[in-house]
Amino acid sequence: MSRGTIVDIANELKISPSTVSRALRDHPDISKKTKHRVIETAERLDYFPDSLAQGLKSRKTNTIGIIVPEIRHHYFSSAISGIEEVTYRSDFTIMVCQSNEDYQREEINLRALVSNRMAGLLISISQTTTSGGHFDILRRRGIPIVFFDRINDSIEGSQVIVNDYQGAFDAASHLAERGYKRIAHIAGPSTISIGRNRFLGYRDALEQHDLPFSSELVVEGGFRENDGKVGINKLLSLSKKPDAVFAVNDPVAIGAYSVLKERKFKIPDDIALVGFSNNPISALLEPPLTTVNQPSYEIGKTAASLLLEQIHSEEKHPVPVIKEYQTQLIIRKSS
Amino acid sequence: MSRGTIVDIANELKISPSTVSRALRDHPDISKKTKHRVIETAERLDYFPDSLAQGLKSRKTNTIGIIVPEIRHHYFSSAISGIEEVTYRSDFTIMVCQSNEDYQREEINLRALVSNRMAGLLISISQTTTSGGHFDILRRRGIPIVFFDRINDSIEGSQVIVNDYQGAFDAASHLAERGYKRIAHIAGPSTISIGRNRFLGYRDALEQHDLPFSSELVVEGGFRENDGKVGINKLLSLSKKPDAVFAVNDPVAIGAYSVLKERKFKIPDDIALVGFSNNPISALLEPPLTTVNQPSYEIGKTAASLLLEQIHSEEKHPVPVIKEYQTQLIIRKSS
DNA sequence: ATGAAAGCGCTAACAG
DNA sequence: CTGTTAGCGCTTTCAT
Repeated sequence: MSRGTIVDIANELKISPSTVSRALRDHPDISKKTKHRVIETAERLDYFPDSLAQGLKSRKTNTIGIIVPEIRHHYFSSAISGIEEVTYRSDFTIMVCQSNEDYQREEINLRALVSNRMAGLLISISQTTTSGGHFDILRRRGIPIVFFDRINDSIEGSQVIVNDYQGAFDAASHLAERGYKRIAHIAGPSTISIGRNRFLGYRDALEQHDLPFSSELVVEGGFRENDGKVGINKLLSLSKKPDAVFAVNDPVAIGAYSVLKERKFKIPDDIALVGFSNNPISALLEPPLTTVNQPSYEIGKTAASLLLEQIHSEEKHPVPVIKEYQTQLIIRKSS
Repeated sequence: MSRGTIVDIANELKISPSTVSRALRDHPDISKKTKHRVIETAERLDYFPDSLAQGLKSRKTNTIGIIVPEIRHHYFSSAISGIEEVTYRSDFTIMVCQSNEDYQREEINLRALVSNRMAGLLISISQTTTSGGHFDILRRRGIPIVFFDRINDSIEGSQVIVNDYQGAFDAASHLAERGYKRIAHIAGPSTISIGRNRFLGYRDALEQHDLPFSSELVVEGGFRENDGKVGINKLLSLSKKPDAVFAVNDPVAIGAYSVLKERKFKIPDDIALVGFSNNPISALLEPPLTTVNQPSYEIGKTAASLLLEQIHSEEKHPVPVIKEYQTQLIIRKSS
C-alpha cells in the first residue's frame, strides 16, 4: 500500500519539504532543474497531493455542497449535471445529498457538509422546510449559499429561479383562452415559494379571464408523481368535475395523466392537462403534454457559476444576487 | 466569522484538548459532568467537528467517490439516489463526478477523488474506456472499488451487474417468437461489457430461432438518445428494411422511437421496437415500449452496501464479489 | 534558490 | 479520570 508524501520526495532528493512543495506548485523561486527532479520523483513515488492536508492548512476546500430533495427526479439530476459541468472546469468537486423532502434530513446533510468544510452550498429546499434557521451556521461561517428552484426567503442568499408566477399565469391563461371553464389546479405546498407563486399565477389568470375562483378546484399536495394521482382522484370525485387541470409540475402532471388514462378519460377532450417543467418525457406522451419550460441544466450551470463567483469574491458577505430565467409555455396536444 | 475548535472549548473550560476530544466522542473514561460541560460549551461556541482534520489524523475519510458517464441519465441518477440512500445511513457522503463518456475525464475525476482520500469508489465506466490501467492507483492505495452496470474486466474489483446476455436473448427471442424475420440491433460499443453481452444475447437468440444473422442489421453506436437516431436512420436506408429493432438501452430505443414517429412509421406494425432498462418513460409512450427491466435504484443500493462492507473489512485486499441481478422482459405494445 | 520551523484541528499513545 | 506530547501532510513566513 504505497504512500508517497512530500516528505518522502524531499528525503529521496535530500532537499527540504518546502522546496518540494514549491516545486510542485511551480513557484518561480525554484530552479528548473530542481523542479524537474521533483516532478520525476513524485511520479516515481506515486505521489498524490492530499486535499485534506491542503484544506486543513489553507482553511478552505474545493468542495461544493449540493442538497436536493431527490437526486433521481429529472429536474434535479439535470441541474446537478449542469452544476458538475461548471465545477469540474474550476477544479471543484461536488458532494451531493438528498433531503428526501424531509426538513430534518436536510439539516443533517447540512451539518455533514459544514463538517467537510465545503466552500459553498447549492440547495433546493425540501417541501417540509418552512423556516431557514438551520442556514444560520453558514452565515456565521461565511459560507456562501445559492438557492435554486425552491428558495427560502427567511435567509439571505443568492437565488436562481424562474418566473414561476408568470409561467403559471401563462399556463392557466392558455387554458382559459382555449375555452375551458372549470380549470382546476393541483398545487404544491403553499409554504414553498414555487408552490405559492404558481398558485398565485393560476388564481390571477382566472380572475383576468373572468372565471370564478373556486377553492374546491384547488387541491394542495407535494411535488411527486403520487401527489398528482391523489390530486386528480380528488378532483374526479367532485360532483362538478373540472374540464382542465393545471399541475404544479411535470411529475404531478404525469401522475394525473396516468390516472386519467387508466380511468379512460380522453385528454384533452374530457379533461385538458398542463404541466410545468418540460421534462423530456412530456413531449413523448400521447398526447404530448403542454407544459412550461424551465431550463434545469442551464439553471444548474448558472447557480454553480454564481456560487463560484461568491467563493472567489473578496467580500466576506457578498451581496446576494437574484437571477430569474424566463419560462416559456410549450403548447402541445394535451390542452 | 465564528470558528470554535476543540482547543477553544478546552481553553474555555480550563481542561485539555484531549479531554474535550474524548468527551465529544463519548469516551467511557470521561466523567458525566465533564461531558455535559463540554457538550454545553461546544454548542455555545458553535463547534463543528472538522472532517478534514479527522481525516488527516486517522488517514481515512467518510467519503465515497462516484463516477458515472452522465448524471442526468435516468439510469444513473436513479442508481446515485440508491447509493446516497445507503451511504447516508452510514454517515458517509458522496462525491459525484461525471465522465461525459470520456476516458480522459474519467481519469481526471479519479485523481481528484484519490486526492480527496475517498474511502472507496463506485463507478460505471465511460464508453471510451477500454483499458483499466488508471485504476491501478486504487489497488496500490488499497482503495476498494465496485463497478456497476458497465464493468471493466482488466482490473480486479467487485461488480454489480445484470444478466445482460440473458436479457438481450429474451428480448430478441420475444421478437422472433412474435414472427418478426428481419430483426435488427442498434448496439452499444463492443468494447464495453454491456454492449458486447447484449449483442451476443441478440445474436444467439437469432440462431436459436433459425433466423440468419446479417451484419448489415447490426449498427454499432453509443448509449445515448442520439445514437438511436443515427442507428435507426442507417437501418431505414437499407434496401431491405428490418421489421423489428432491438436497442441496446432505452435512451437509444427512444431516439429510434422518435425518428420512427417523425417519419410516420407505425410501431409495431411497420417496425417493432424493444429497449433495455425500463426507464419510467418507456411505459408512458404510445404505444408503450417493450423493454427489459433493470432495477437501477436497487443496483445502486447494493453496490453501495457492497462497497461499505469492503471498506469496513479488515482485509487489505478483499476478495472481489460479483452480484448479478436477473432481468425481466416487460412486454408492452411496441412489439 | 533553498531551508527551518510553526501550525492548521484533531486523536491516541503514554503517563500520571 | 485527565493531561502531555507527538504527528497526520501540507504551506508559509522568515531566515540565509
